[in-house]
Amino acid sequence: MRNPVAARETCCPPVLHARLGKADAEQLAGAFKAIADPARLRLLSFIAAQPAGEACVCNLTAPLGLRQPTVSHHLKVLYSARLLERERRGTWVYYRIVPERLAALRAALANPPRQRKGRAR
Amino acid sequence: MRNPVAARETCCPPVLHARLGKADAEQLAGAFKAIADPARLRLLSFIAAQPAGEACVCNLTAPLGLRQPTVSHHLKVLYSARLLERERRGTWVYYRIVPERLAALRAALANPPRQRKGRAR
DNA sequence: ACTCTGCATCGATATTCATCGATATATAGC
DNA sequence: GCTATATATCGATGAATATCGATGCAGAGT
Repeated sequence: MRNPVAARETCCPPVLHARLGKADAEQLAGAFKAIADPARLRLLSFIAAQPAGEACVCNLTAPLGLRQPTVSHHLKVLYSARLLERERRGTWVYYRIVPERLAALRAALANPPRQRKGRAR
Repeated sequence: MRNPVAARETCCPPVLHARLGKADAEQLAGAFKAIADPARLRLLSFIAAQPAGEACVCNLTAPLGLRQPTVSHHLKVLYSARLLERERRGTWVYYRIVPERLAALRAALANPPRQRKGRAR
């Protein structure tokens, strides 16, 4: 993960390390948009709280207090942002968190490499 | 920062540690909404790239390619989310990043405390 | 007081998006 | 094939938001 190219492939350049280009900024913003919603944050939280670390849609509508199409929509957003992976088993579709992806978003918010104090001017 | 109460005061409960309540989710989502925009990510990036770690509005409009009211609007959003602090010096207003706040958002995306493997059922 | 300059606010507009009911699709069982 | 259930998609609607021009406000200098 300290290989910058690998970091790029996982997600996106860090915000505070260098001036962000327009394209990079849009891609990163898209990733953060995916988690910048209370319903989707709760979805991530509820899935992570499952004993098996996964949940089907039917397990998520009631605790969220949202209708099934709405939950499916949010899951799709998270899935499209690669924050969730899905697996169909029978009639059900199970969603799991992709921890590496969350780690990548975390890394994008890392502090600048050299703290600008003293001679760093 | 390992004091949970202090963590709450800084920002918000971690997403993957326990089921997120509605109010907590909305607050966290609000914080992420602030950085879920390409213009605002670039603002953070550009301010961090300044030698002194601060920038006035006039230094930011040209590189962003946005008009001054738009830049002021985005800065206000970041300031309201406590990601930036401002200081007036003469006619200019300088914005600086609040690193603790970014750290708090990073912490909110931390991995679950105990990995759910084996007996954790 | 007047002017100039930097920044904030206002009002308008176009776009995005969250939510839902209705409907389509897919799988399982008969 | 038919039926039932779980999920996805569609279409509509109302709310949020990004952007801008016009304008207001504050500080500096004359």
